[in-house]
Amino acid sequence: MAATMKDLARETGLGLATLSKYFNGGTVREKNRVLIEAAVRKLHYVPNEVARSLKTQHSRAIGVVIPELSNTFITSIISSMEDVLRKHDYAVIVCDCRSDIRREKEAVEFLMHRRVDGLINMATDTTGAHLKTALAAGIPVLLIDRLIESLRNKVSAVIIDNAHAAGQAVRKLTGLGHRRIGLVLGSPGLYTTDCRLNGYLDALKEAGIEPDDEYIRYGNYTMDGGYQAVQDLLALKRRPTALFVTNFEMTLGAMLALQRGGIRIPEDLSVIGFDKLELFGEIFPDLTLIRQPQLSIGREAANLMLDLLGSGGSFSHRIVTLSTELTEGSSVRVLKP
Amino acid sequence: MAATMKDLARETGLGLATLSKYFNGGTVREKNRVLIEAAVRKLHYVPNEVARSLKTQHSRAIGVVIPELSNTFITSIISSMEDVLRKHDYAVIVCDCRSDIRREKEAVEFLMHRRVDGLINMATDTTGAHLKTALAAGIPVLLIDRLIESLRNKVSAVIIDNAHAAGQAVRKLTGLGHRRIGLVLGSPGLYTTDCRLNGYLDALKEAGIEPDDEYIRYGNYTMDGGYQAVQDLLALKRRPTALFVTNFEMTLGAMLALQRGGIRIPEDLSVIGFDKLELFGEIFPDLTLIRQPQLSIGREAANLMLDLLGSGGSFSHRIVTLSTELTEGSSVRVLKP
DNA sequence: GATGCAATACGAAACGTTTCATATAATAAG
DNA sequence: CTTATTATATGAAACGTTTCGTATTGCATC
Repeated sequence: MAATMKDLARETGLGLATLSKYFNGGTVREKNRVLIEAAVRKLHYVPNEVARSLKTQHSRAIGVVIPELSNTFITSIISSMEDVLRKHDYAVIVCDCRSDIRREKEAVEFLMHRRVDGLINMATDTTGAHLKTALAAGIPVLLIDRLIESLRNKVSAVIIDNAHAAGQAVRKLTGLGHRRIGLVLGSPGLYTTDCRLNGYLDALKEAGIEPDDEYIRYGNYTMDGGYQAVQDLLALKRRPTALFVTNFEMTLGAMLALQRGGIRIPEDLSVIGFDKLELFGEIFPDLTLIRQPQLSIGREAANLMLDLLGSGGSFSHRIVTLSTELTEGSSVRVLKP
Repeated sequence: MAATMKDLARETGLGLATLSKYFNGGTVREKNRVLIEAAVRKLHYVPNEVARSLKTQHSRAIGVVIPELSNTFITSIISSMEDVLRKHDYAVIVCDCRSDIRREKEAVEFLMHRRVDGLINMATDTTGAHLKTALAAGIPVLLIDRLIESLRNKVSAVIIDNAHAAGQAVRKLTGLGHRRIGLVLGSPGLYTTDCRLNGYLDALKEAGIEPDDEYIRYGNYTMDGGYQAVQDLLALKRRPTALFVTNFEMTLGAMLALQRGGIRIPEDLSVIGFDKLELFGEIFPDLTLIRQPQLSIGREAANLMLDLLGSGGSFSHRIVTLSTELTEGSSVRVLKP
């Protein structure tokens, strides 16, 4: 059905090699250029990327394995990543493993069969076992958001400085006199959760505050989780005077819980949220936030991957750490003791 | 680097055809089976899907072109779709065109170069012009969520009965005596927006109510948009007594606006929301909802696509209309006149 | 141990490109 | 008008599979 280069050759009387050269940006004689272009139009020729891949041994496809597709942080990363990669003619094959270790491994195998040129992974399996085949095949592997310590010198990564981010927020609060600071984390065991907890603990220690487990809650990075975590915090006999929530969905849930509880911000409770709440200018105009550069994460990851691919297999691994930003709102107040 | 079937042939002393048969589920002599499996393990053989694609003329890849990746309705569809397709060994190549007609067309071209076996599209270009090449190539094209009338007999589709969904909600409200019903729609011109508006208007007419433009607002299917739309509705001199919001993000925004405004539900205002709010059991336990079967949409789309692919090119097009469900909560009350 | 018949194995030719090494055409110089 | 020089064109082989049609094997039967 579809026309091939052979058809073009017959139509134009040119050799296959000439056509190939033309399509790959080489110079051909003017009259041949015209000839080729006419034939392409006439036969509706479309280059066959599959054949090209076989010959060149590059699929121009990148596999992306993520834990969940229904998380705005993840999708905004993927979106900016895909944008950059497709502009460079790379296809993005997305595999959602639903935070399941077995599925994650299957996804990697699947992608290896398809001979992806590179692998980008927001890892579920913290041991990194699922990446073995990809590493053995010698393709670049790039972790995002979550580092796997044991793979430090085998892979590249784009992450944010989680401990510093949490520290920023908590120091802000301690600096204003807060000593009972509620923390809403993701799921225990996740890289980001642990790092952010450490940042929190360090900042408390700096301020000479003894941490209290009661104030540390896990909200599973979901809106519902954040809502419940905050409800629990509000139910404590000694309520926290400030609150730091560590992702977007949970911040939303937290705000709903606070509104429903009739808690005034910052009069009754100081709040620092997380991620692109600032987009909802109308809704939470004055929320103090820690912002991750999600678009940059995606772009950085894509560009780093392109670098690795361009280096002809002789790549050295890099860990890119992006920094977060504290956006001042008016959801935090000085605490008079 | 990577081992090929030729290497296996050398290692085992068998012919290529025998190996191919083995890998495609054919029967081989027991001793050969053992031989092959040993060789596969020894050489770390991984089948090359690219070569297979070239030979079989099937890429086992499906292109998915969507307007936005950062919309929970879309991602939950994609997620369930990808799940089904990957189980059948199809790769999903996702292209986010950011609701841009030009990008959408580029995405389709891109996918055609990669010789995807099928195309799934939540269309931005309402004329369908971007699908021309795909249709010309004779691959199955499947629209989701949004129909393109002019392509009715050229493509398949999985949609919901939008007019009926809106009608369900509005009839519920008129049945209880409401006559001033606020409607929060997506963006004007979108298929779903128009259909839902029609459903609303029809239901009003049935109830003998004259529609009032003041009560019809456009929230762009975003949380912020929903928030603002509701704020506007609340600012009216004659406030609506009931509210119907037509997607998940806007419902969230609406609820925030209502909470902030101190509006009690259903005492001050009856509300019907949209989509999987029921997941947030803790947060909005009693919200009456119109639910789209998003998981089914993804699954149906995937299965329909698999059908079309399996039919060896002789497919007939089908439009699958899934129905929505009204989940009763207690956010709607009888209006005493 | 020959004979026949399944069952299984095989060799070679594709699929649509790219890429050599070589050949030809165009241009410049003598 | 040759010859040297460069620019462009070419044929054939390869990439790693699948798929024919045919060849071989194993086994049961005589």
